[in-house]
Amino acid sequence: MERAHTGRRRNEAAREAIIDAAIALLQDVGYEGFTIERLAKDAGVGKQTVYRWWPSKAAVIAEAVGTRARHTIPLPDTGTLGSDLTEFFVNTFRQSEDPAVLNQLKNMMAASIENPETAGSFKEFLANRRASLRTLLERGVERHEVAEGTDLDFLTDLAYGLLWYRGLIGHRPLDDDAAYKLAAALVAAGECGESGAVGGPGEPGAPQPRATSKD
Amino acid sequence: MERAHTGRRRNEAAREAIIDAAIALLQDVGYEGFTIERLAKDAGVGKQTVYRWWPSKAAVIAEAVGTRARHTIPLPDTGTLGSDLTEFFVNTFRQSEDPAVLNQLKNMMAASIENPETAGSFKEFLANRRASLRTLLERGVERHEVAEGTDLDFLTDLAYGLLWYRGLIGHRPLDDDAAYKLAAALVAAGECGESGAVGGPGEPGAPQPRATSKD
Amino acid sequence: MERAHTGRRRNEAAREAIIDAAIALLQDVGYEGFTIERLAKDAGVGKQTVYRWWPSKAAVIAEAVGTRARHTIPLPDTGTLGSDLTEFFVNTFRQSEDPAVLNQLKNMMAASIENPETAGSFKEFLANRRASLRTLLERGVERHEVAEGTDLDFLTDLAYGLLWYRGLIGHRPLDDDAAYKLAAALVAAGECGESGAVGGPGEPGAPQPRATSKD
Amino acid sequence: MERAHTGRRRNEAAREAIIDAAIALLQDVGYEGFTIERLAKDAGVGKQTVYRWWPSKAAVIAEAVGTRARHTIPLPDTGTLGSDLTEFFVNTFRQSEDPAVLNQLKNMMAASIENPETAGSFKEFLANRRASLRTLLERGVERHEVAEGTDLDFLTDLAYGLLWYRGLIGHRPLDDDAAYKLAAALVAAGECGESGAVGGPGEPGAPQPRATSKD
DNA sequence: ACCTAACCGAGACGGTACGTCACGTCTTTCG
DNA sequence: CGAAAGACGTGACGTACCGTCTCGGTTAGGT
Repeated sequence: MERAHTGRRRNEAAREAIIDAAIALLQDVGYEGFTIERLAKDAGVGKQTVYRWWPSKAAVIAEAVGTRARHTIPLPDTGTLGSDLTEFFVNTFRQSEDPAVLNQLKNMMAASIENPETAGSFKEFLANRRASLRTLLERGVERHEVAEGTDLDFLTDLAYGLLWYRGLIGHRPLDDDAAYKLAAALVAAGECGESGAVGGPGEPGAPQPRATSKD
Repeated sequence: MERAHTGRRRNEAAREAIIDAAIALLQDVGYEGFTIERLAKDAGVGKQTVYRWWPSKAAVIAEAVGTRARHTIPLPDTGTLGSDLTEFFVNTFRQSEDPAVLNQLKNMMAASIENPETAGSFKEFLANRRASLRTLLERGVERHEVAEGTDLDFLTDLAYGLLWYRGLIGHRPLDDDAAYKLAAALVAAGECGESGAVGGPGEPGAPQPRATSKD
Repeated sequence: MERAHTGRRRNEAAREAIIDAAIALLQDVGYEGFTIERLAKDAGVGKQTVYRWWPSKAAVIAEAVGTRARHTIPLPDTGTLGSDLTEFFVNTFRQSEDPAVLNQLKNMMAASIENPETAGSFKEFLANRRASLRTLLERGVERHEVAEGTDLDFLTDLAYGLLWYRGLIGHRPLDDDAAYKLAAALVAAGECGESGAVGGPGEPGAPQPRATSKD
Repeated sequence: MERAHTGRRRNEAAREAIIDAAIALLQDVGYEGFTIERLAKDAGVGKQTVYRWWPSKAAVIAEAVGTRARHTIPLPDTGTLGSDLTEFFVNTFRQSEDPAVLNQLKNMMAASIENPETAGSFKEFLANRRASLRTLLERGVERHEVAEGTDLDFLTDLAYGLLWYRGLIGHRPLDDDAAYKLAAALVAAGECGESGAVGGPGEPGAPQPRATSKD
């Protein structure tokens, strides 16, 4: 029979120091500059202690990202969809304009692209965010501010798509004006309910099976 | 007068071989696995020849990405905004579903995040894409299908936001249905013209200056 | 109190493998062809392990040469200076005629010229050799075969000078005949004791302070 | 003034500039630090111009060394061997104590060891020197100051051996005292004529065919 | 109150890729 | 058409991290 356990237990303080250092390091130097050696030094920890608990730098980052993901945002509840969305987007956008936060988000995205292992936690994190927004929209459906059968996932992706697209590229700001417009666009789309309609035009131009120019 | 130039001229064949190899390599192994040594070997070129002309791997990738950016897409012209957008998005989405293309786009994005040097070319490339879509919307304005004063840039970002958000995360497909819905949403948003309205609701919930929970 | 030492201890086997490989490599390819990369591969060691302990290729060679220097030669003791010297030189010359040994010695000399770091060990090695010969001569002084006050260092340099001059240039062999003559010359010089005399001829030709033609 | 350019004919000025630069460079940085690129820049010449006329760096150095070799030294002629030798050695030693000259000689030796191509010119140069000394000794034979049948080559090597041994190692100076002693030793060896005697002792200790300790 | 096994920090190990330098070859333009 | 300038493919340089492997020291069970 196996012995239950002997010897020293895992040092929780070390684990936390590593995760904290990982979060800070990812924010500072990005995924590329992130090295285990630097991480260990920053955390005041032996390199082996990192490798004892995580198989790769991607795994540490994944857990670090996952830790951030557990934070939740309080949802606004003003009574109308428009106000709820406006408040939600204004808050979200304002946070995303903080360079530290934005950097962190971008680096998490880069990590997720570079390494599928990391991607898991990141997708969870993102799903979390989407669920928050979806809750607001579902409330709108209940209040009949949004047409029954509207594709809420589509609207959610539309909203977070704008956030990420502007955040990643930085060609235009995520200011309050953008938040207002986004809220308005979602409300309009929900009212018309057009995003529940399956078909576009009867004749969508018979899109060719494949085009040569890539994008 | 100064002597114009002496010595052997830059070998254009080598330049092209490097750029071609860079495009292929970025697609294959991503930004992280991209090594100059491998690039040089693939291009059949000395490592020094790469370093002679580009200061870093980011710079090569930037030029490679920029080369891709010069490709243009033929714009649909069916007579109505709805059909134009539908055809445009269906084509675009179908291309983006090709794993090779998608991989390339994701890796370009990762490169752009990791290294600001790369970002320049990539942003140009993206601006190019946005300009195409904007052309369609401007035609809509001319035909009075879109309300005067509508923020076309916002609509463009909304559309490409959806594309990139789904492409990067992969949680939901970029299928024809999504294209139809996106086209419909843009048409609706343009008709109502709500995205031209500066102010949001009269009561935007008085968004707090700053919240503690991040994003 | 300070912690004495942490971390893995230096691998003595690696150290020896490197020194052995260095000796062999210096003999094979000379100082110029000696590369750290080749040394590491020959020793079955990472390049960094070489650089961790030695700052330069000269330093490794210096230690390798120094290792060789610790070998000692058994001195003959036949009872008379003439026989002692003869045996000593015959043995020494025969060894020096072995191409491998000669090559090693020449390359050590080249290394010592190229790099002062290397020179230290090499000079120790040579001093070692000279001390052996000096012992024989000192015995001769005790036996009154060599005049009191004779400059033994001068005689030693004369002997090793011949060895190295012929060895380095190779224009004439270091054969037994040369050994006999060298022994005889030293004995003669010792008997006459002329090398103890401080002054040269009364009229040393009034050597000019400096001549223009070099050497 | 600018170097003239002659068109199709080999530009002798370039050749000289290269050789001059090579001599200076060898003296400055030694054989190891000697690079063709640096040589070309110092000589104000294209790299190809070096390679057009010399196949390797060794060959340039060889020719540079050979150029130095053509210089001849005026031989003393005082009437007696002792004075001749004393003057010769005092002059020679004084020149060799000049650090620039010594450096040059040492680097030439290193070059000769590293590269057989270089060795040829260097040996010629050395043979030249030996011939000078031999002339003095031959005069001694004519004057019956040196025993008939003495091995003059042996004496020559003895003398230059001392010079090079001390010069290369630097453990003891090449001062006037050394010159006096060397002259005296040669005179003594010549008088006794022992270096013409073939045999050493009848029982040279029966030197073993091979000993284990190297050198 | 020991044992003793697992954890800890430190850091050496065999490797891979980095970005630089010089090699010897080649091509281009000027005089 | 020779010589300068300089780009080319190649390969060693010395450095930074990789992920693995000892080290001596520490600490929390089980006996």
